Amino acid sequence: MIDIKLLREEPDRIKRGIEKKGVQPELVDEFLKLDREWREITKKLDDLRAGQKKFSHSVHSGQAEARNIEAAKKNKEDIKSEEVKLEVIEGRRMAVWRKIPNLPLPDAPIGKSEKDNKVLCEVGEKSKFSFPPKDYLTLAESLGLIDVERAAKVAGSRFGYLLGAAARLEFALGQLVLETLADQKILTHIIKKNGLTVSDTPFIPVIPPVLLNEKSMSGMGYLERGGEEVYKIEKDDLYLAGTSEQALGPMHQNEVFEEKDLPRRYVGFSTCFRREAGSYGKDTKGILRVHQFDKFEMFSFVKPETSVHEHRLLLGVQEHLMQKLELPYRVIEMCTADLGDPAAAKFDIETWMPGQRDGKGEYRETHSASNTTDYQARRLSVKYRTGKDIEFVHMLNGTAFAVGRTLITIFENFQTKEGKIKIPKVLQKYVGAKVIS
RNA sequence: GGAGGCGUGGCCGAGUGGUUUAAGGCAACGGUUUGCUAAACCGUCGGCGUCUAAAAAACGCCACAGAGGUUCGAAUCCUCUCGCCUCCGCCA
Repeated sequence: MIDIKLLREEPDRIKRGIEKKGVQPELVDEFLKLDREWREITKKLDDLRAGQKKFSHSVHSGQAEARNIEAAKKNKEDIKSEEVKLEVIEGRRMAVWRKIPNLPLPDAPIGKSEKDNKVLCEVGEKSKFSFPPKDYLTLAESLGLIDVERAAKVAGSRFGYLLGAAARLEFALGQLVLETLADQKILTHIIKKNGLTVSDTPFIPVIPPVLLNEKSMSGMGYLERGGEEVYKIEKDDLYLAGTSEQALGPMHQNEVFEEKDLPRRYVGFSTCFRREAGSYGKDTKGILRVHQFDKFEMFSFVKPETSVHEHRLLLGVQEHLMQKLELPYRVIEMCTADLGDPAAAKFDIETWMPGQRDGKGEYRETHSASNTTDYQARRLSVKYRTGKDIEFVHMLNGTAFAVGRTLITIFENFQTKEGKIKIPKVLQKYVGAKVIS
């Protein structure tokens, strides 16, 4: 949610902001109208209640007369009818309020579609091969690493089995992430390298629930738009997590951090479930786009003034991990149109997949990092004590590894002429092998 | 799944229909005092509205897990829901 003070005092600024995201600015006027009505009724109701209270005190002190009780009863009915009115307006006001997306940060490139996203840098040489590189699925199937056909038999399309070294690699990636994010030396290095001024507080590993209630899901802003993407278990009124972010954010809902406890950083591991409702024709083969995959996800609760640097830290960690794996990638800064409701700024990492497009290769998204500023925090009421005051924290999230897609990039970039796959150096000790053959 | 118990502010904790208008304590923050620290003392310390250019102050309303209900008046009584704890059953 957007700060109501800003909405009331600087509606034009909000309008300009949400317009950049491609959202109708009239939403703000609609809200302000409802807000005025809401305030009017609130005032009326407060006055009625004050009268009732005063009267009941006079009963207690013995000053009331019998006939006045009748008047009080009447007053009570007035209160009730105002309460009903208020409830209606409040519901509408809240619904509109929640629909207003977060404002983009001033630095976010303005754009109309994903075409306007900005490539910030390309890192690492695109892999060169003396032979036509295969796509990951061909490689993986011939090596017995991925089985989508049997998965289709068991669960349907867009599922897969990870087998043998592929399964081992998943745990290897996990080890790499956990060791990296627990290591203050590495964090300090990343902070220095990127010229940041955030603390080197390690990330706390966490395995969150993957079934979430409605409050958590909507608090993170995943139901207003894009609700189609989410699996729901009707019988128990629970949702399947699409990313551990959805479980990590609400973890601290209705809580107040002490200032000294910030930043609070987590690295979550969870299975992610997505309906892929709108993507019928897209990426139908293999495991690039599936209903279920595992992901390591960074999540930070920080003081507002540090969130821009925290965002850079998350990106820095992502780049560090990719460089450790020696994978070629590029960093994209998302333009305003491509931010989504909760994000004020967002970076994606796209990794080079040389086997795609019949061996011509292409960059595909493997990571994403968003700064949602106080938008989710306000919805979930996650605050911190500044000393004198209580303020909303800023919340950020970023992929450490989406396992399936990372495996794809490893398979394609590290393939050999013989159709084997070399294991990235940093992972060899965890897998206990240098090559998959 | 069955039986019972519990749910009060950042935390602890009092309160079983009307000076509770949520006591008291801890933590935090500001100040006074002070070689420094500590202690002591004073103040601040949930949300919203009215007023205001804005803030402060003042005033009012709301908030005792949530939603309803009874009453002139509810943290307190009633109903339902949720969560947690204990015991039994089942179970990786």
